Amino acid sequence: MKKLQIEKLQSEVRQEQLARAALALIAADGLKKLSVARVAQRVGLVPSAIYRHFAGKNELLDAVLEVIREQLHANVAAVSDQTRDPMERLELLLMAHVRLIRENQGFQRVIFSDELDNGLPDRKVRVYTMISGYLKRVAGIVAEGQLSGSIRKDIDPDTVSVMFLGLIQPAAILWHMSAGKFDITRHVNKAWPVFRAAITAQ
Amino acid sequence: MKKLQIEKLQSEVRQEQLARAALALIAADGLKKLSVARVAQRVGLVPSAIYRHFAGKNELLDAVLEVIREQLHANVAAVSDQTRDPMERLELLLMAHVRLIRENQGFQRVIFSDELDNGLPDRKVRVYTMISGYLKRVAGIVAEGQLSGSIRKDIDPDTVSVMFLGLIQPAAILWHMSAGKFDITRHVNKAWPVFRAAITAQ
DNA sequence: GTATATTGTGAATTAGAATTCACATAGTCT
DNA sequence: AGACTATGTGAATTCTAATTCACAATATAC
Repeated sequence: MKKLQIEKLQSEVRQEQLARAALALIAADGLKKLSVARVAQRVGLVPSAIYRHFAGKNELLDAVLEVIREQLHANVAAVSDQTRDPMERLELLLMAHVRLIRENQGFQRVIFSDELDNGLPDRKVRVYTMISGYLKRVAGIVAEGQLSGSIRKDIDPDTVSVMFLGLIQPAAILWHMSAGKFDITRHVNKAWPVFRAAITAQ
Repeated sequence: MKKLQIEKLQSEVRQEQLARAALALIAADGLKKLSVARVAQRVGLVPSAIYRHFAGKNELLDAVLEVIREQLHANVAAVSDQTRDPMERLELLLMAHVRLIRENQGFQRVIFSDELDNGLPDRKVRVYTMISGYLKRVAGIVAEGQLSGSIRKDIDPDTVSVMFLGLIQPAAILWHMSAGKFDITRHVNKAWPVFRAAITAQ
């Protein structure tokens, strides 16, 4: 008898598809409730099929991280295309970051969850590397601003980059915890001018 | 035959003891790996004994949250005892917060974990309320500073309080992820002067 | 078109962990 | 001391979820 089977896809395509499905599920219900079975179901596969494309749940999560990394990277690139002015780049990046978070709670949930912690230090290190990479780009923008004279030269760009993250991060968490009640956009709009003034060269 | 049994303790004492044991385990290995069995073992009890003191794991986690809330509360109170100057209070609180985090990674791990998420919105709301309460106290200090003229009056105290949290929060996460490699104290020491200048009335 | 490799299926296995329960022991009250 | 209640024990139960495996269907290479 001929069994009806879902279309076969090449592993690379499936991997991407599965990673995005996983991220969507995480956004909706959190990492804790993410099961291999649910990811499979979401793309119309049977649980065991996952193992044709990933060695296990860990590798699937690695792929999810990769998706996030790419997205952050793309944000920086897009912003750099829009303007050459460092301060404007920071502002645009901030807004882009907020948008990213609002559109995809999954990011926060993935990055700050212990669920990722395997026991192996690998995973945590990977996330750290990913965030560090993002911060390094931000620090790069800051350094440009210092060179061009628009940003105070007496502050460490790395410090500024972490503070920059601090404009969004706690707000994102409050937003998430309050189920949308805390207005993250409003906060960022009010906090940015204060931050900008603090780093602007006089 | 007479079985050797651990000393019996009143439920209230045990509850506190168990909550602290749980927090210690979370700090060490993360919320994901926290099992009722391990908590019991840590205080020399058998797993099922937990249920004499808590209705279930959820209630145990509630008790852990309570411990954290009390600690944050105590921090604000201690700082307010040390000085009456608002700006000094903020600085002391910042340092106290850093110390708290350094001494107890568990705090971060508990608060930002999806593990807490039951499905019931209860838990998330509770954590949100807890953090909001902390932020309200910070905002209160800021408002005092505005009254006494040391802090700019054109910034919303609530915004400042979230930014204040932003001085520590991302740093704490980086510190945690980097297994101590990222120097949170150094960051805060460099970021604080920038932040202080940003909110100081001129 | 046929052989071969790749991808999908369904059932079974395994493991970890929460929870329950009948029984045992220790405090406490009189 | 006797009785009652609170706390601790150990075994059994149940559930969830990851993972494995033999087999089936599909795609790809020749």
